[in-house]
Amino acid sequence: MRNITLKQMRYFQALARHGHFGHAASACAISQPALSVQIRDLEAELGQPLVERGPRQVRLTAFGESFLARVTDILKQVDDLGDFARSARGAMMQRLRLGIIPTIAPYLLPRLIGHITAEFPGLDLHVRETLTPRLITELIDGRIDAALLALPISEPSLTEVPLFEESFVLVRPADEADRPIPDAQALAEMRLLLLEEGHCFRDQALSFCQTGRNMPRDGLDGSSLTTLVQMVGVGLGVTLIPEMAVRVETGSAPVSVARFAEPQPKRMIGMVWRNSSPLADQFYRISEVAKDVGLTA
Amino acid sequence: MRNITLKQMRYFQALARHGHFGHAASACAISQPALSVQIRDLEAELGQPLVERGPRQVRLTAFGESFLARVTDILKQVDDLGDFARSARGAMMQRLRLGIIPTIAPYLLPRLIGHITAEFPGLDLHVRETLTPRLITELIDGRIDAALLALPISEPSLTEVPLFEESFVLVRPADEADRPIPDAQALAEMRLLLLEEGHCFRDQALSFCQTGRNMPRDGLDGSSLTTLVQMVGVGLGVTLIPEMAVRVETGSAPVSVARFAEPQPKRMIGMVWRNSSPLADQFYRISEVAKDVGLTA
DNA sequence: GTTTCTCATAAGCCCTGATTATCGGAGTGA
DNA sequence: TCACTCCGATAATCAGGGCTTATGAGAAAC
Repeated sequence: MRNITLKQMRYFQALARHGHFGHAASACAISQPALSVQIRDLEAELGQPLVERGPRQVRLTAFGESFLARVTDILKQVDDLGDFARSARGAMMQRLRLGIIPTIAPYLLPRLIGHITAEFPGLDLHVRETLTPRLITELIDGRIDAALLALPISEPSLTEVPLFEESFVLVRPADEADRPIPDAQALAEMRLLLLEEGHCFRDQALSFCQTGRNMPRDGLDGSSLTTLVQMVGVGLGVTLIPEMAVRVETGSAPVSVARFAEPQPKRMIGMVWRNSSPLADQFYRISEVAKDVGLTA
Repeated sequence: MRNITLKQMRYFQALARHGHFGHAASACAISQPALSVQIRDLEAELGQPLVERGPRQVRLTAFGESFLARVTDILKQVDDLGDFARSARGAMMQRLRLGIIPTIAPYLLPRLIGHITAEFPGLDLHVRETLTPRLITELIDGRIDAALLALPISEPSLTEVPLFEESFVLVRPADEADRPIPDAQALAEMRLLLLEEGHCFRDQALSFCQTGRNMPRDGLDGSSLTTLVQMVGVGLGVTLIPEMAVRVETGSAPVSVARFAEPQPKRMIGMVWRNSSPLADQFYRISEVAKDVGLTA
């Protein structure tokens, strides 16, 4: 008692259409006995005849009629699978769940979205903005497909592609614009406002100041670069922000921007995804798009 | 490039459910390589990966997700086919297209319908009332499934089952009730009203009178037994009607009924169907029902 | 009676799809 | 760093399902 097969359904459909075993068989490009046997087996499986074998013609039984209706429906859906796969292959990536860290998202995303959807029309794009550790976890767990963040990640199961380097700039109160640009040493002694724990950008800024990550600091922590810049604007201290944030963040507060001398503090922006992701090719295309957007900022 | 098989769909469904090749394989009661190969072939057929093979778990791709939805739907319908066949097997006959000649239909059908639907609950019963030759044609063409008519038919492709014999009775004007009952010879010389050409009952009546079928007659032809009886009632002649029609037809006209001496004119009522009909068993049951109804008339 | 048409059956062959065995790669723990 | 483990892929092999051709059987047609 084996299961009904698609082959049997197709043969039966042909038989119903032609009303003749021989014709149906040649329509299926098989011999007549092959079709006869399959129909017989199908009827045995169903426990009742599908066709009435008359001497002059083959006619469907009432059961055969209703069975045919169902079979036709099923076969149509099965054939649709092929078309479905074919169309999906064209678009390939249907859904992209992209993670981005908060110190990139507001500055890169607005333009990036336009370019990505131009490159992948019809793409269902989901953006997840959170801190690097969580992005990594979600990436590994398969809850997101790729992420834009600061390299390196050094996670062996993830592929990382560097996109572009980005300098950090010093943000000071506007009335300090004339002062000389501090070096790392001098910066360490200033009142440096930083993002709260967890942001990779905080660590990167701290490492520039050659200050241990866990050293006690008397600075204030902000939850976003916007907050930090506004705090600078009211004279609470100075801060560092990435180059790409300058245009957005420094227009609405009395602050001045100063670039460091070499060696500048910087970070490498990159894209990561699972090594095992079958969408790697598409991710490379997206990384190119993101690189262009980042470089023309 | 062979077609997608149900087997592949089932394996894929199991793989999606378990997220693990080995577990899915044992759930399908096959070995892991067998499942791996089928999934690989399926992906090749579709032109894109269905699952992302990670080191720690197997995850569906976005395409795999939507493919799974379709596959699940199809498999459900396929499995329903089995249930469908099983339930259909219980009822067996779902539709009965029954042909009946006009000289039987009005007298047998009213009670017969009740008995048949009692025997086959839920049966979709269609009745076709027309002359024997057309019934035979429609039967052979498969437009009806069985017929109740007067035997013999002598059509080799049809199975005929005799149900019961039925005598013909003489219908005379009521004021002739006292006259002696004519024999066949005397009847031939009376003004005999008959059904129009094509009714087998006409031929049977004529053969009783030992009159050639094509012999010119000066009698009148009616299109139904009712018409004939009414014509007798107004003195236009005499007629023959089958026993089963007496109760229905003779109440509304001033006529008398007389039974012939042996050998009585009679006809054999029977049921016929195609030799090749798979419903033969059911037809035998129906013929028993019809016989009971006819005999208890 | 003979021929023809059509579906069922039989015998044989091939290929699909199964099996077991093994490999390779990645994570894991001493 | 080096076994050790887990998991999926691959290879070699085997069995059975499904195809083929050949033939049979029954009914219709001439």
